[in-house]
Amino acid sequence: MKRSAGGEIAPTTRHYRSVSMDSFIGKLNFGNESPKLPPSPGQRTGLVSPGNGIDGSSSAFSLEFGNGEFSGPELKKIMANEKLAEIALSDPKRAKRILANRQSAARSKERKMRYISELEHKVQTLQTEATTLSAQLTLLQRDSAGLTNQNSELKFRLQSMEQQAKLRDALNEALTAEVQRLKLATAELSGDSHSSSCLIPQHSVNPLMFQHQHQQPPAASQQNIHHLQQQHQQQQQHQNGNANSNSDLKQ
DNA sequence: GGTCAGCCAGAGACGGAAGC
DNA sequence: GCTTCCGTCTCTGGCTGACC
Repeated sequence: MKRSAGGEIAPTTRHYRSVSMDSFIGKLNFGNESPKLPPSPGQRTGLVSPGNGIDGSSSAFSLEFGNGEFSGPELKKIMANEKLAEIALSDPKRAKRILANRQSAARSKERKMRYISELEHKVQTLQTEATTLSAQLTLLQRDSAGLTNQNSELKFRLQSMEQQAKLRDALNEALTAEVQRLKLATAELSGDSHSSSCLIPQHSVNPLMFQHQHQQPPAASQQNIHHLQQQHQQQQQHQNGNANSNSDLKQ
């Protein structure tokens, strides 16, 4: 134990509840230079030295009680408690320490209460903030879901348009090839037999084969073109349908 | 049973005295 | 000047009796 020098003696009985100060010392006149001490079995002398209060809160005088010196407020407290008065007479230093400790305990407890109240206030603030943030999160999540839907729809439309463009290119290519072929055929029909036989010698060798070669591919290419045109129309119709449904959705 | 007030013990901070 | 020792003060947790 660190405070062995203090030499505190544990009291035989503890926890004396304070008597009402007003009822006990209310009749005492502290302006009087010779205040009367409370009736106590071990009471000895009380020496007053005015104008020497330590905290000087309520009265500006001090009193030598046994070996120690007490301020007015301290004296009030001592006189309010018979046991403390006894201690003050027998061991003034201990009485002084008890009083100081009592005050310190009160301060400590007050600080603790303030701290607790501060924490409670913080909890309330944080709870309010959490509620606000939760509401914001809900709104943002809703916005995010809407944008995701919109994004996938746009991607789908882009894909469809790309496919349509490919079909258009293929159709274009096929039509160009067909035009070319028709031009050649027209030239053959309107031109002289020499030039045509010279242009396509293998055809004259085998007319059946020629016929077969020149009639089958045009039919196939026309079918192909027809097919491409149908696909293209279907795509367009499909896209128009989507666009309409989108505009319907937006409306 | 909960709250309040008081006491005690332990720990840390601080200042003064003594020794080097 | 620095270190160590000692006494004092203050804070704080735990405990307890009184009171409502």
